[in-house]
Amino acid sequence: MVSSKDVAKKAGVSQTTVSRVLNTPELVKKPTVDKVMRAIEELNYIPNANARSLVQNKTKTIALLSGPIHNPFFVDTTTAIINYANEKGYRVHVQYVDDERLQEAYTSILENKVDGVILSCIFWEDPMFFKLKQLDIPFITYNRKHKNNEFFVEIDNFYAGYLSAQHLLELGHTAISWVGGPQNRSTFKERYAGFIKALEDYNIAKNDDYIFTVDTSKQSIQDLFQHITSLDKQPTGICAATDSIALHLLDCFITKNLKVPDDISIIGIDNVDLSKHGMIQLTTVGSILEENLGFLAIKELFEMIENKKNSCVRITKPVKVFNRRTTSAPKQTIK
Amino acid sequence: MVSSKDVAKKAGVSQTTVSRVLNTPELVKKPTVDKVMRAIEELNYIPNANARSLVQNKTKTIALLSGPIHNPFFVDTTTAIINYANEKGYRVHVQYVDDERLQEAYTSILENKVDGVILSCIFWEDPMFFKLKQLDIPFITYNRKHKNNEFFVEIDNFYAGYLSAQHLLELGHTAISWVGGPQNRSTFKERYAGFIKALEDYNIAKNDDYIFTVDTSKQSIQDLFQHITSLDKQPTGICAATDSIALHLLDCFITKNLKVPDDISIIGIDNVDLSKHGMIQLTTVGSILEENLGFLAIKELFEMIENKKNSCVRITKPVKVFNRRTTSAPKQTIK
DNA sequence: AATAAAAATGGTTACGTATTCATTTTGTTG
DNA sequence: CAACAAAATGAATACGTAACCATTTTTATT
Repeated sequence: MVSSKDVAKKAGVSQTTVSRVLNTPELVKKPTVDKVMRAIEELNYIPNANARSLVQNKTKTIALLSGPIHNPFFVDTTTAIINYANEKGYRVHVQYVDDERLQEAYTSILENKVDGVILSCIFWEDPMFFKLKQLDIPFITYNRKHKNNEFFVEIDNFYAGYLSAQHLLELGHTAISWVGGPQNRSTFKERYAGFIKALEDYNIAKNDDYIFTVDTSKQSIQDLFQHITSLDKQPTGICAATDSIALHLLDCFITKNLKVPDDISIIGIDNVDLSKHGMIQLTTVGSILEENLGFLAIKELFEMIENKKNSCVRITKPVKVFNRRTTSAPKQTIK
Repeated sequence: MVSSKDVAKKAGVSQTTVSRVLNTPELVKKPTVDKVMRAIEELNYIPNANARSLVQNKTKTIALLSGPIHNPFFVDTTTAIINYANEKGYRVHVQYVDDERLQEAYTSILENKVDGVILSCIFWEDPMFFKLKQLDIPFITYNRKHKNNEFFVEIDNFYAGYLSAQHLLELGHTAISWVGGPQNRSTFKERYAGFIKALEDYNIAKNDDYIFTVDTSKQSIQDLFQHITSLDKQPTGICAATDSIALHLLDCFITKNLKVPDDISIIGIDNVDLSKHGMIQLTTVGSILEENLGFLAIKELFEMIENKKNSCVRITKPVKVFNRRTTSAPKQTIK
């Protein structure tokens, strides 16, 4: 590998000067710059970012631990995050984490000495939260948050769950199902709590036969679909904890020639881009503002990285219902 | 920052021994291992991957330069690629490249001394191809290929374009539009050529008023939609060069209350996962096999990285039509 | 022309690790 | 218990860069 020393020798200058030509050329005389640049060209020299990181103790890299992009929410956020970071001249280590490989992902970001971490995969109780804090690594969570209630950007999950249920309740549904995910994630936990609160406010008894938990995989949602359609008394409406779940369910119902919303109403949460598609038109709950959570989060992260801002970030965005075409009043005749 | 030297001091051993405990513990006596591990715990020591990379001259990192994931094709491939690499113990630098930032992305991967590169963003004539070859960095392109016809995994783009046109021709369409992208990408170039060949074979005169090029952005597709619907004599069918384009067009038509396929037929190419969704059911052309291109490519890349395989990879997958619900015979009465 | 100030360049070192080679310790065998 | 092999450990070095401090060269000022 050709190093800056090789360039120095070729150009007849010191390695220090080569370094200066690349980093602070204004401190080097024009002819010297030219000489060095010529040597760089001839030798096809490429600086080694690892070596630079070692001495500078910064990597110009951030780590993104995202949920899987078969969930369109993470498609929207990933794009926003990477583009913003790249504009700032940073590279992004992306990992789409599932639960099994979470620990490896955590280890990897610690060993690679990234300048900042942005993650959506944090659990309600997650030791990594304290690790990052202790090591003084700038970080922020988006979508989910840690129970410590610090360094996060989220939507108002409780109210989103509430609005989701309320929407169906106001349409006249009483047999309403909840399809959520594991409660060790703040999103599922709080959205569910909001859903339950709405039922209470409307004096609808909570029916445990209608409360479901999936692991958010396509398979588990298909299994659930089988179960729901085999029930004696089926729900007339489904509150899905995420658009991703809602979209999968939608696919199941439609594929089995059931009509949405005629046979069943479905409402999601997140208002992902895909839900707006003319062929989909998913009714959902999402942030009032256009900017997605990933974008808000990465901006905050860079505040912390570049401006050493350390006032704690706690952002919760208000939400509203986006009324589209997958919900309606229930059929009069309930089987 | 706490280093292995600090651990060594604390444990009362040499730095060499600390290194051995972490990398080849079988060469170290049990009590020594324990001593060192205890020191590591107490000091919260985390190895520095950059320093390791520097001395070992490998980074356990690959770079993925992907097309943007607002194109669902790259959602499917990105997931496959990252998961496979992570399983192999590699990290992935992901960049979703647009044309402006391509050069920065290239620079970044060269300076960071990644162990391999997988990219979909290469141009038909792209100097980076030779740069990577010259530097002896293992690399592979998927989706697109370079004109040198080496190190790629693709679908049979020419035949895909051909089948796409043939599908509409066989349905009886004669006023068929092509919506493609810039010709400096092998995919657009060859799919278009196939499309043209089909027209010839069916003795349909090529009509330049029906041949369109977009930059694949949502905006440019909306603009094109405006143009198409304002034509005196509108096409009855559209061959979109990618599913991504097809899906955007679909959105435009549906949103304006036009019926697909009753008012217009649309066929894509790529057979992305989303096209199978019950609410979408996009007719498209895609690989006969289930495995996506990203997965095939990353497997090949690891062959090159780990087994020093250097026989040149040239993979072209056969394609077929996936006949779904966005195409039909044209209406009898053509405006 | 003398002097001071500023600009340009170079020598040396540190970053944190793995590796190479040398040395010490332990274990084995007769 | 000697002799030797094997196992365990350590000292020194290299990786490629930026930064610090020292030195030389140039420019400006009188």
